[in-house]
Amino acid sequence: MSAAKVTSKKKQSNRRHSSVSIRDVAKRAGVSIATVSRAVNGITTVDAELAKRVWKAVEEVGYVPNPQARALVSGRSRILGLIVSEITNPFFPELVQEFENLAVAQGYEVMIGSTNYEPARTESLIRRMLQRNVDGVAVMTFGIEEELVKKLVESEFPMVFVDQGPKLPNIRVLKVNYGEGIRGAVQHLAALGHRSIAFITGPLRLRSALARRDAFLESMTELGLTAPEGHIVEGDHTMEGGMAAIELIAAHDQLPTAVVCSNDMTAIGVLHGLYRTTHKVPNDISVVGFDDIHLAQFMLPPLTTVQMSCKQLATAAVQALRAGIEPDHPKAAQREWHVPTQLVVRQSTAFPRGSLPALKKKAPAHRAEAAAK
Amino acid sequence: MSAAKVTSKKKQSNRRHSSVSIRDVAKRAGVSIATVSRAVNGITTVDAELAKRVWKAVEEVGYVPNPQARALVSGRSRILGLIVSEITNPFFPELVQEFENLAVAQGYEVMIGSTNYEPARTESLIRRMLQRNVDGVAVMTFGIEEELVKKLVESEFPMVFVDQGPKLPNIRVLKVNYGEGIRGAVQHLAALGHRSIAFITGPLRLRSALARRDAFLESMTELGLTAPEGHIVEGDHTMEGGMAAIELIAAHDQLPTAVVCSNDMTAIGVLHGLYRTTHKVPNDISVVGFDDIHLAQFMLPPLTTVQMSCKQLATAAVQALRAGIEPDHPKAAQREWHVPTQLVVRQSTAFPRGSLPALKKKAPAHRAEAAAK
DNA sequence: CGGCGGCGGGGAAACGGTTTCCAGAAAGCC
DNA sequence: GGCTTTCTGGAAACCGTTTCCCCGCCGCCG
Repeated sequence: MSAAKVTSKKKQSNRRHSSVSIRDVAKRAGVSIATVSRAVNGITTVDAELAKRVWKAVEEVGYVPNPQARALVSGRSRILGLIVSEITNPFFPELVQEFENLAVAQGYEVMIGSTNYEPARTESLIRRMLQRNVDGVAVMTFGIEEELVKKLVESEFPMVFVDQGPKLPNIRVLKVNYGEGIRGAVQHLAALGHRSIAFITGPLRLRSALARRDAFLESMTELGLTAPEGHIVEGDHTMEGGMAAIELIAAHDQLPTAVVCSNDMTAIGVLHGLYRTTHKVPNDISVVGFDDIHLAQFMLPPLTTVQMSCKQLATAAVQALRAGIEPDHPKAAQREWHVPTQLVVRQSTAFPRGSLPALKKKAPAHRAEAAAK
Repeated sequence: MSAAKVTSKKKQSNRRHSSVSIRDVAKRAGVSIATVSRAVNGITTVDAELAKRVWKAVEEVGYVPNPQARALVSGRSRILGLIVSEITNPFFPELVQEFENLAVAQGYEVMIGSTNYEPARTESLIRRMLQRNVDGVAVMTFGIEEELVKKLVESEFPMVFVDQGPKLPNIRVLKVNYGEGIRGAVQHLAALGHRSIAFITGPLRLRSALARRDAFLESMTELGLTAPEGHIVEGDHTMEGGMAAIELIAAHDQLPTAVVCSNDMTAIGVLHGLYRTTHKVPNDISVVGFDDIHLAQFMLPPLTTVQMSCKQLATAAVQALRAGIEPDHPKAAQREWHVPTQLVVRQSTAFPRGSLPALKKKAPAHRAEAAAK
């Protein structure tokens, strides 16, 4: 205990924190480092007795393999890149969280970056990720930057895109089934009696925004409904955009009885815009969002929205990435990964104003039912 | 062009993407790799002429130093750990963004983790960060986990905490001046004529929540005001908590004319709670938040709040971390780093209901007795 | 009984791009 | 001319792991 400082001849290490290495385990277990490595990696040729001794020693000295050293020889860093478009949009932290949980559970680390829609940022992000030697990158920006990214990356590099991506051998695409959920939303509104339904898009340079709009239009057509010119308005997936868009729609000669939004932030903006102009939701006008962020259920009223499950999205992303990274992954050849969407009915949708007078007393029956639950 | 596949004797590299190395630069510039290294690192002993040639070659071949190789010899990874308590709380993505921008600008990478208030998660997070050899960690959870973290980390390891941290040589603490901003809020309300001001705290196991509450009580005392028992209610820094808390306060026999909240999410919950019970903000009751998250200015009405600047917080954190990491940092000895707070007045605060009848045109002075002291 | 094959374990190289030590050359100064 | 100073280049060191290759042992077969 009282051992004085030993003036060791060994060169002073510049490592910050002492880590126990495979050598310590080997010494403890009385075997070679090669055997420890084999035992730890589950190579079956190692004698069961020895393996047990190794594992015991691992426990005792608290050994954890050093990822960088492993990366050095394997050429794989076990780091996944995750690029989102805007970390301050509440949808993305939820996605990041799920992605990270899954990645960590599967032995990967995550390097996160937010493009903020700036090409320069995107570029530096990709560069940093390649420099840090990530094994693959998931580009969850929902629809832009493909070409930019393609230029920066060697063609064999494993990547995952959403909706659409460059046709390259090691690129996988998460196909989100927007139609499913959006059709559900439109049919839900139609079933309530709505005929005049508006749609607020996302920024139209985003592929996913186009896809959502098209899914809406298609669903309307299926039901024999049409949306007049002024009822399809471009937003930008922010609250401000939603507020501005609903003002634009309200300026149109005929106020729709329902509005479907390209994401929840837009819908929140719409809610606030309507509150401002003293329109009541859902009595005067119904509102539907998209994404189902956590915030949605705490809006007033709780937001009916199309759920695009972060968990499923993240699961697909991580799986697809691993399929591209690990040489003998069972789904290595699968290019497209499908992600469903699904309507979640809450209280921002109801019968259109002035309809079904027989059922109306003060509150629509629909609402009473929901409240009773 | 038509060169057939050459069966090279060179061993197949298992690296994923080819990177240009210092050797390529050396070849191009016609110098040794040692000279390139010196030139790139700005060692002044290298001849100006040679240095110019090296930089030219660097440009031409697109050389970027490999961080892992640098880490190998320097023992520093140039990765900073950032631990937050809840990435899905909008305050934290903003902080993360600022932190990351600063870190990247200063040549560091960031490894992010969210504890979700779970000790097990925190533990695994710290472990992963140490395993990946981060140079330092900023623990921005605002007040818990110090002891847990202390156990996991060697005592010389550079860390930054908020408000309070273990008294260890290489630990720095960001002292947030809650008093400043909260006093501003209370004085602002008092100046408007408020005498009955409630406070909704954060979870009281958080040090920062206690500090904010105490700052409130102190500011009240300074002005000769007191808050009755039922006007100090514990929240949990979520919207749900805020909603519940305002209901509790409303159940008290005397509704305050103003509420100050421990963070903005709580205030948003309060806003919605009051909306639900048809109280108007700010006419019936004033609301003040804390943090000044981006969302705050888009609330209805825009939220008066105490700004704790993410930028300043992040700047201090990165600086303090670097002070602990870099051997000859000018502020290496500074243990405490101060972060100011400041009131931002928007539209969720106004004169108390029923006051100043001379200035009001049509308002009938209902419940005017509340302000009488 | 001896040789050979198979199997398991240990020594040591390889992994990889950088920094840095050290030696040597050139040049300048006394 | 010799000594010192200055700058460059070759090569080692950095790190902990994986893996190659060889050796020894055991068992089986001839």
